[in-house]
Amino acid sequence: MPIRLSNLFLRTLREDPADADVAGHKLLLRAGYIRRAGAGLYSWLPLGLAVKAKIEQVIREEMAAAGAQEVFFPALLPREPYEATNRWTEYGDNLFRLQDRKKTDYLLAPTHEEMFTLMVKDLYSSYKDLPVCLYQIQNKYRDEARPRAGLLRGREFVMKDAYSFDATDEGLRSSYQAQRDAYERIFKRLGVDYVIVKADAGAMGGSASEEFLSPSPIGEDTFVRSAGGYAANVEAVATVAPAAIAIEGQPQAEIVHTPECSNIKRIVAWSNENKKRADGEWTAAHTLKTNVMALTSPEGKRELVIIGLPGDREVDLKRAEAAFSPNEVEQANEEDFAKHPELIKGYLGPVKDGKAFTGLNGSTKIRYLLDPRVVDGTAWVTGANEKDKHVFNLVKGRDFEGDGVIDVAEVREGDAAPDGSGPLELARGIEIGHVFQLGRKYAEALGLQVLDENGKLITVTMGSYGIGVTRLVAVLAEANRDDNGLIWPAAVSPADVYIVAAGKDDSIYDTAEKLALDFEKAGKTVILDDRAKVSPGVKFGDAELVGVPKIVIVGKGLENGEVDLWDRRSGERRAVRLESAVAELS
RNA sequence: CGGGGUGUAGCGUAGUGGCUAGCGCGCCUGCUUUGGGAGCAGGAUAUCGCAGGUUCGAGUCCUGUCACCCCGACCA
Repeated sequence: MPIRLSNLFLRTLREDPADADVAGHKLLLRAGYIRRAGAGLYSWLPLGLAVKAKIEQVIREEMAAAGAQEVFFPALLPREPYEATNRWTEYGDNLFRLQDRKKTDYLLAPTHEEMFTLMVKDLYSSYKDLPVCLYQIQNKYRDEARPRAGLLRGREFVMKDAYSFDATDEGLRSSYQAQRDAYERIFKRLGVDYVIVKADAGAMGGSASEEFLSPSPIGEDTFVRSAGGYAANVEAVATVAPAAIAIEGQPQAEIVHTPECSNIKRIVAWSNENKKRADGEWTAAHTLKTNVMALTSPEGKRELVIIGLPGDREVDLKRAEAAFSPNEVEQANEEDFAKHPELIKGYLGPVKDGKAFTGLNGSTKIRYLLDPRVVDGTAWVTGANEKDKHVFNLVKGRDFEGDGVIDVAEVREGDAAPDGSGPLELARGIEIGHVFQLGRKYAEALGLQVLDENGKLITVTMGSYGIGVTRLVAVLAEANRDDNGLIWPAAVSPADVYIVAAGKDDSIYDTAEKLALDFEKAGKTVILDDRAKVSPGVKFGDAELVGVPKIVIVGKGLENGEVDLWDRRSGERRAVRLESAVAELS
């Protein structure tokens, strides 16, 4: 049966809702696909549900083709498994927590690694049972501090999450590849533009991880790509370290009186005036910035760490957050400095009076980590840890060392790609999929072991693979629209054909009805605008707003035995014989 | 969590402390109209976010509170 607009639960809006500002989201509201129920919460109307179902269908087909089996877990989960993996704590405020009448703790699942792991542990105990890959399409809950842009970042959202279980590392790599391939097929079928970028594994733990990003100016993720094909999330970009420089023959470090030079800009200006260089101007890149950061562990323990990086770069907090995960990272505040009077703002550096100042072996005992650009033999201008004093020619490997390398400086347009494939450009994207090789973190925490062929217990290795289903609806709406409404790719359109009965005569409605049935006989799904007392202008406007890509107008052409085929995307209209309409659109 | 903003009918909105809270869209009834958001006539729908307070009188002023939107922080 065709979907008839005369009784479809739908009300299109002429004006943009005042609380929406992303174009695709406004259209989803105006065209009657979804309604806002609360911050980051959406109700689904018939048209929206149809699009969501189409996406889910494509995912199910490709999951089956990749050998994954569908299961379904509760969204409401007990606390215990999440305690075992420490995520009850690590997830922090983003977890929806609740209690039952007996005051027992529960959570609304943000993701399901624990439950899948326990399910496999429950049922399987031999290497012969592996590999196995399970998935579900289910509502997830995250108490986002700030839901954004409609379906793009909600507090309740639908995710397809899959988990693979293998006995060997090699098996994991192959399961991972199978899911990755399935993702490529899914996004191609859905007509979504995407790039695959190297990602940071973050709080999920594990090793290899890639994100599928759909390039879009409203995206929340910044990624980089090079002309040569390198692509990575900014959090995961590895800096190319320059070659070490010979230390022999470099001038001795020299402490200099530098009045009123408490920031990089001033010390650079002062140096250009008072310490001429033979090979050009001083720039911020010649200075070594000493950045004091504060880490807060999930248990609430606060620790300072000092990062040394070239003065022309800032610490990128997202990269720092990823590098120090699961700790939270922020700039050290006044209180931190008050507790450490030896840290003189504006004049910090790794060395004081010729002895290590920063670092676990320095007088401060504060961990000191260096940017990869600070290699042996590089000479720097930096603070001397006394007011109005800087030190010049401080050489890494001779005058100071770090406790390790940390790659958290901002990535810039034009930086070199780590694989040598050229300069990087920055772009924004929306994360629509994420594949992880989790490894044994969850299996170990929850005791998922099987017997191998020698009768010995081995720990299973896992992968986790997510697709944001409801987010895809937002991504598709955003990417497929014009000023008049949505324009769905055929694979996700709420119907294959949209028939407008435009006119007054009963014959028009009878013909439109019959045509709809003919389309259905040919295997097409149909939306039929059979509203008798609605003017043609309204019907055409709604047809454009709703966004089915193929529209048939049954109206005045009928006198000559013709109907109009209207391509929503190109706007082209052409008259064809009524009898050939079905064949034309097959 | 910090900054900015907004709450008046389903949607968009107007509303100097003063009469029965106004308009457009949408909705209902009737007649007319039907290839680009129709016309006429009649009608329904608002505890003005909530709670206090000031006042003879509060949508409007004050205090508190809640919700929502935007920017940032945050966000497998």
